[in-house]
Amino acid sequence: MYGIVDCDNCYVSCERVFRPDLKDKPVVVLSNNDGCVVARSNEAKKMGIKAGTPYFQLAQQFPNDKIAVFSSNYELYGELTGRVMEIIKLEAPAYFRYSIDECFVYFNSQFIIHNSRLGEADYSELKLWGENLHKRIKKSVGMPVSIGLGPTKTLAKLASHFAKKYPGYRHCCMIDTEEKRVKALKLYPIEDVWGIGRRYAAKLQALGVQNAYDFAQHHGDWVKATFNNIVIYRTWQELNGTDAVPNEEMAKKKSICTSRSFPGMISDLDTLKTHVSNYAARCAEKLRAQNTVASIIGVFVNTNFFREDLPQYWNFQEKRLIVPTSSTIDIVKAANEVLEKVFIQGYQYKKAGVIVMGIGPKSPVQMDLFDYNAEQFEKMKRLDKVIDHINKVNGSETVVLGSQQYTQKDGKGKVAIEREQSGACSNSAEHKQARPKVKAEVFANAIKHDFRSKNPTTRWSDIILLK
DNA sequence: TCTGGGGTCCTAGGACCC
DNA sequence: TCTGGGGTCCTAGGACCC
Repeated sequence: MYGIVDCDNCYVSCERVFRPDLKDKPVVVLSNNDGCVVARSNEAKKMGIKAGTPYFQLAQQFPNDKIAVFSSNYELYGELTGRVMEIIKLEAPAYFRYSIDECFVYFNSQFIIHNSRLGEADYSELKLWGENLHKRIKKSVGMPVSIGLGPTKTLAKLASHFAKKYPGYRHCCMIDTEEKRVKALKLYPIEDVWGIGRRYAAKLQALGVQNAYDFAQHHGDWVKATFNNIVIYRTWQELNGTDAVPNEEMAKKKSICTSRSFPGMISDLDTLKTHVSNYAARCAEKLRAQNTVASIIGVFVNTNFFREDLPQYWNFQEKRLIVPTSSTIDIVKAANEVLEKVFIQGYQYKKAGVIVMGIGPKSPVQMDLFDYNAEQFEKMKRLDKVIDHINKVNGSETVVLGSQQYTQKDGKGKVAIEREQSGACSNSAEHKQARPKVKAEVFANAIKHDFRSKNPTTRWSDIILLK
């Protein structure tokens, strides 16, 4: 049996942990730069607010006192969902974190028998396990979760939707009999099935498939012939109760991307370099956090595709490194080199990003035979470690390279800034203040200050080598 | 004026090798 | 006239997920 534990309206629920007064009120959370809606409370959904609605449209449609709007605060969401995962870890025999707000749980028959009163496989005890898990997480983190249980991951996902929809399930729905499976499939629209996206749903509907049951009833050969696609065939198998989606044990990412849209548009290379340096530094941190190194550093830039009146440009290029690295300095340097190649003067850029690929384990690292300075290598490694520690304790971007001089504050959403200025409670500020401040911040600021007037990258490495 | 960010997997076809 | 067969690696594109 599989379980899926899914945080209800995750980002909204995180905000509500610090704002209990917003319970039962319409709440939405916006994307970066307050671009569009990424999370909605049930009340907001009922008002007809769709995911992805641009904020300016929302503001026109609903006055501010009708709906609570938050800029996103990913640090907070990461922290709270991390606590949810810690509890799952304690309660479940095996688990896999599937996304920021979802976690698969695997049960073997031993676990089920061990937890049953009768000393034999008894699924009703599993249902109780789910209900208790919900209570426990709600009580200690304040996060409401829904739990779906089923013989395959796809059926567990399906069950979790029913757990959310009908309070009678007490936040945990289980598909454990053929009768329940058929009933659930018949009630389930095909476009909501896990693994069936917009494209496939449209094709299936054109072929007369309205719900999951219609799809499952088709013959496997028909599915193969119609789609010639192993992924959708697995989904079909799973709906019919056959475990087919491989378990994802590997938690390490195969590529890492950091990208942002800019609040305005950027046309000069230097400003672009500042942003790209930041994204590159973030990628390096992510690499180090999972103990890996990368050998390919890619950079993309694009103009604003919504501005049909302006000339459009998009490009992506990459650089291959001889020695894979997770060093901030190396990756920032490579990213800036690639940026020079993709950048063309005369366009107004709206977005840029850094993607690192060719990811492998940190050691043993293949050394460049001709260009290897062991002493410097060790120094860089120690430096990155210190930076990660400082940034972890003080919030990210306390210490930055000279070339990445913008800070999180500059990029903070308009809504968050307005809220702070008006003196309204801002949980993002509170959250950060709750962290211990260390002297390192002073050190970091001093370094940042020192760089302002000089060539940042060169100066930074000078300092490392002196220390 | 305003339109997110970060991933995965699969497949077909070409380059290249012996 | 007629032009092997088998393998690997890489890339681009298309689909999906949250």
